[in-house]
Amino acid sequence: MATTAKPLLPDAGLDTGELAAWRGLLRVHAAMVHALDAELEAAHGLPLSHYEVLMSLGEAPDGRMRMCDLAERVLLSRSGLTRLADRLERDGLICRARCSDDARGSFACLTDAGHDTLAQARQTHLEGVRRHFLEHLGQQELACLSAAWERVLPGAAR
Amino acid sequence: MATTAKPLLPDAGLDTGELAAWRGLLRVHAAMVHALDAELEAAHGLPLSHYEVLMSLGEAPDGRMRMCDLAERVLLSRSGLTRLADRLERDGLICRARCSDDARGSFACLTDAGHDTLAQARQTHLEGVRRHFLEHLGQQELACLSAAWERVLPGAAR
DNA sequence: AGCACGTGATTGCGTACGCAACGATCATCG
DNA sequence: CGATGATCGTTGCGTACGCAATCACGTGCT
Repeated sequence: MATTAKPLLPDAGLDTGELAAWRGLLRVHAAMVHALDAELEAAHGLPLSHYEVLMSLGEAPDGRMRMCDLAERVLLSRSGLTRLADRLERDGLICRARCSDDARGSFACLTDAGHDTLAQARQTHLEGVRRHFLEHLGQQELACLSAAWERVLPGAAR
Repeated sequence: MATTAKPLLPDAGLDTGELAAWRGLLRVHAAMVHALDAELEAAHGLPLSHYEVLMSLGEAPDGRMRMCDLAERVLLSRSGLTRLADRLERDGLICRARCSDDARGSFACLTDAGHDTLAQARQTHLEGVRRHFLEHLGQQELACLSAAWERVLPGAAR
């Protein structure tokens, strides 16, 4: 392995701008998730993870998704989603349905109560995302972020 | 701009650009943490959370920090850091030291083994951050991200 | 000095998560 | 067809984390 062939620091440390961009991502993520979760919990007794499932189902056709796809959508492992779905089902917010064209699979479906809860929590959540995040960014920064994610994700998500 | 000139939806839903910026943050964070953790674990048997503690101590004067400050630095609750420090101490990577000017507090200090492990893992980690993240961003995007974090954090972090 | 109050670190407890293993079901190919 | 390998959802198990309570200690006020 070629040692530092560049006039970089001996250990290729990050410069100030790189550090700010990288650590900022971690801090902003942590702050956002913490704030949004606390607000949802306070207003509706609904953890952010629960909300994200309801939200995903609400955007899906017929308010239902395969467990597999749902897990990927909410950034959880399949086992993690199984347990999360158990809790949501116990709370009456979703129900499971067998999949007709693939007997292995099952759907998670929004119940009426799930729809109602989602409709209420949605306001709180969107307002929080605006107030904590979008509010502080201009059109240009928004576009810049989207572009950055699009460049980073294909390489990182693999 | 290219955004829909439509007035806000009745529920103030996010437009495409806002959605991309916000959800991208979640996805990129998840992908980065997962990738960096897996690489560190594979190369050095060191979880990312452990590394972040060693890294923070390595950057601190005398390789030591108050538990309180360290917790904030690595984005953990105080109890979470207590347990994490327990594991690192068991592994011989850090040690605790009493604080002379405040008998309540204690320091976490890098041991020699901790220094060595940090020196090795640092290469893997920095290389990962570059390859998965910084590599894909230009000077302008880097600056844009830093600026965005600076605007978001003061409002969101509290 | 003495007492109330705030802060640093730890601990008990409950919860959420990932990995690996499993059974059930598809899909492919001889 | 029947065997082999992949995929879907679930479960056992271990681990990591946060909250609240606790103890030890500092800080400020009278």
